[in-house]
Amino acid sequence: MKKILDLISQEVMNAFESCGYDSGYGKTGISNRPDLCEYQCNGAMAAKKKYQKAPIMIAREVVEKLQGNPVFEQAEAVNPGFINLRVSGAFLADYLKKMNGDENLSVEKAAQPETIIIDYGGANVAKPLHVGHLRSAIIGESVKRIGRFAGHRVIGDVHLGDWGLQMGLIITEVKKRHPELVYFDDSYEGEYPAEAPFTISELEEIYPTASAKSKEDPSYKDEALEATARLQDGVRGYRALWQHILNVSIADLKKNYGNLNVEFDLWKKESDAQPYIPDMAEYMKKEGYAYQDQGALIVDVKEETDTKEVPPCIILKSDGAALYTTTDLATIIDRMKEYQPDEIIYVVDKRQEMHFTQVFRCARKTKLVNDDTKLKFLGFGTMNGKDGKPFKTREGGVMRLERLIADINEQMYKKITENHEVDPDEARETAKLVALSAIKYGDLSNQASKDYIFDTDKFTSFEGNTGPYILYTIVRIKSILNKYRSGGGTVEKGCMKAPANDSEKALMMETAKFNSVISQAYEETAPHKICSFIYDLSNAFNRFYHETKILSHEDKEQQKSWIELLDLTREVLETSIDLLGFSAPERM
RNA sequence: GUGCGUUUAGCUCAGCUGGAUAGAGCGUUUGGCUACGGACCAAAAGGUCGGGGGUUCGAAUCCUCUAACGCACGCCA
Repeated sequence: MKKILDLISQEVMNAFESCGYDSGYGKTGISNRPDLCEYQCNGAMAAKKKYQKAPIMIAREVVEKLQGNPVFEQAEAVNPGFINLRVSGAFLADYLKKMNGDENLSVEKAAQPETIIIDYGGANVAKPLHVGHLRSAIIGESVKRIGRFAGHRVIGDVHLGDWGLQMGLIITEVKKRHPELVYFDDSYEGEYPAEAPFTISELEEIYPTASAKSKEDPSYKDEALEATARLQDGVRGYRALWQHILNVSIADLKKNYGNLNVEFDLWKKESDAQPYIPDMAEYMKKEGYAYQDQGALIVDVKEETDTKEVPPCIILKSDGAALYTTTDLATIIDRMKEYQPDEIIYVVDKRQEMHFTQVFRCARKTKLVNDDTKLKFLGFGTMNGKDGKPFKTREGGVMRLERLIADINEQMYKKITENHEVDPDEARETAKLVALSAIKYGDLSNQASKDYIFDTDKFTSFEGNTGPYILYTIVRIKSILNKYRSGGGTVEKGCMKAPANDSEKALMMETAKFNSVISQAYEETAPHKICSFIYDLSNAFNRFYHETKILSHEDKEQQKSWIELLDLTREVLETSIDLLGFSAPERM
């Protein structure tokens, strides 16, 4: 259904038009002076030049036309030419009733659904998830849910990194430790064991050890490079070992992402793009896009309008091996073939912007994508600690995601058990939900592209602009509704009445913003807009709640109306947090 | 060096296509507990929107210069 601002604008536009002015001047927005009015139109001032008339005169004429309009309770012209509006309670109540009856809570599904792939920028196998992976998971998940809610077909791809030097390093280290394993016997022709020769925790120790060794010892690094090449060449034993690494890692990653309430539709890997690489390189050469330069195969992606040098894309290194760029391009080929996406969104660290500029340009130039395929770089900033530097453990090491989540769960559990006498099991479950809201809201309430400070104390607080505060508000509403039901009342739709007081009207106006906020969040891939909306909505509710005794009210019709408003508010809040990727408990 | 980004209250951040007196939270100060859940509500103090110039009836927002900080710049991912 239509946005409430569009409905209001339409009335004002009609008034402009019937006064002989261009209707475009009637565009109306939310007032930035709530003490003076609810909605405002500034078109009269903009129209001044065109009509050579004092804005206040124009505003007065328009306001004259609006008198008696059932949408407005008040319309007035104010110097130098503002048109100040208040909507009628009946109009508002009517809008909310329709919204409550709408299956999608007033949000219109896209008329032409698009296929959108979200690339989460590649956690590496065999390395534990750390805080650096948190943002792409959280932001990507939310963008995915918002896209789906807006009616699109959104496919999330974890896009694991399993094809670089890190695999060679691990294989080399395993070989050093267990040279007797059959994987290293080139003459072996039998089946390889089904059981992996390492556990996830061993694997997580092997990689950093190998990485450190290769930095100190050039011959070790050479071995690792060779192992990488052998793996990519398809040596059986190496492939078998690689498969074990994958299996062990993926099981662990699924568990960790699951704890974050993050799911992927595709578990594709860099190696899945490997089969496309030889043909791609051949194609680029044949079509004249790619040429040899200093031994490497490159494609120029400079453009005349560039204000700075954009280096060429390296398709193949001088030793013939593939790079990050190569697999990203080959992955695009795979995706175009398998899913024909209208858009691919890369949710990755913003420091990779140059890399993606090159990849996007190269993909367009070499026609790997259609002219109208959108390639979007959604770069996010660094998650910093309270000191403003990249987030670390107290000891200064890299913070593992698992530990971060466990710490915050524990903190929440303490808070909950301190405040209430609760069943420990229930408290554990509740703590998980609240902790997740703290982490996700803390991240998403900031603009994705900016660095932000991960302040555990702030995020886990139940006061202020936090996830737990939002959950608390929802739980509070649920509690009232439950009490109403257990007193014999039924929550019904279609009984909403015009607001009885200012705080109720404010709550209604806030609720009515929902569809506009969602479409804006979708268009701008900006989950933080949903955060600020539900924060405002929670505040509006709490104020109303504080001033209005609902369950003890004698007028049952009025009570029904309020209950419906509460239920709608709850519905809007719960739908919104679902789009952010977390949910509310029944009690907390 | 070149390019990109950031700079708004003591701290952490909003600010929609330019609009009236630039908004929140935390912290500070003050008031409200017979609780439909006080994990709340109400109020006060606190800002030359990094600085200069320009466009405009009107600028945190657009243009330009400049400063500080961060980041990225061919065979890592």
